[in-house]
Amino acid sequence: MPELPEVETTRRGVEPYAAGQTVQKLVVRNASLRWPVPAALPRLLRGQKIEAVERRAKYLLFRTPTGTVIIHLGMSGSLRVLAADDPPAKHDHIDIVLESGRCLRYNDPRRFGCCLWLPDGESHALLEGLGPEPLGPSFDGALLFRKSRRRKGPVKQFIMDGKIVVGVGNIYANEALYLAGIRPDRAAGRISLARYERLAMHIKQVLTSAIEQGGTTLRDFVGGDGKPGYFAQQLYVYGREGEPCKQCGRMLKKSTLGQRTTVYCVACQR
DNA sequence: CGCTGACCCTGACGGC
DNA sequence: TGCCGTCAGGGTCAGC
Repeated sequence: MPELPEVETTRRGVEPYAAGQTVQKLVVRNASLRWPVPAALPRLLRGQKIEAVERRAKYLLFRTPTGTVIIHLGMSGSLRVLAADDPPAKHDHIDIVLESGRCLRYNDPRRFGCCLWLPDGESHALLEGLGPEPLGPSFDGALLFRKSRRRKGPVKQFIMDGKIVVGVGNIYANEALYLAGIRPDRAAGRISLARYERLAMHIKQVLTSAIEQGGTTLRDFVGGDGKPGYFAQQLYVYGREGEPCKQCGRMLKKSTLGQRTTVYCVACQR
């Protein structure tokens, strides 16, 4: 489920229950995620106080005095707050059990996610070289324009490249390009500054509104079925191939770019 | 450096 | 009902 809005919604849902809590223990039922959960993690984490729950790109960061737990939800992961004695279900791979008697439970059917340890003061390859946050002040059209010069690849793959800007997943890349009126397969290096300013604005807008809508279903992260308000978002193109464009009525086209489904309107996007 | 495609894994869904 | 192919919101990595 996780695009950036879902990860941020998860962070906000989990933070009140985790921040300030001491970790009683870590239960690892299945360590084989994208990378193995470090065997030493339970020992390293026990007794540590979670000082803050942060997010960088789509990584959730649990800060403790001696290091940081890095969690990525991959394609199918979720993190929920449950009673520690709640019986685990299928694909419930990890529990971070807290002093409060609750736990943060990581579930991930496809196991594309990860749970890693970053010792205090060290850096991690996964977090190095990442582009700016899309909702931060340093992300704008000028940055996209500057970084795209000489690039021949499609603009959709360009804005989904975490070295350029983080957190723009397939759904919102499709949506932002539609709203900006830009064809997804246009060469990144052949788009004007003015159009990139429009695109950056729509990226910020679509992510912001998705996060706001996620906020309305925050309670789902606590004890519920863990399904955030994903499709509460009004989608213009994603998942609508073959249906009429909401602006001009033409049938939306589907193609594949970088092995990801791409949907667009041939009339409204140029 | 930029770009492409393979790959990691399970589950849902449609066609037959 | 079952089997099979296809597809899925993530990202890394090797190779050219």
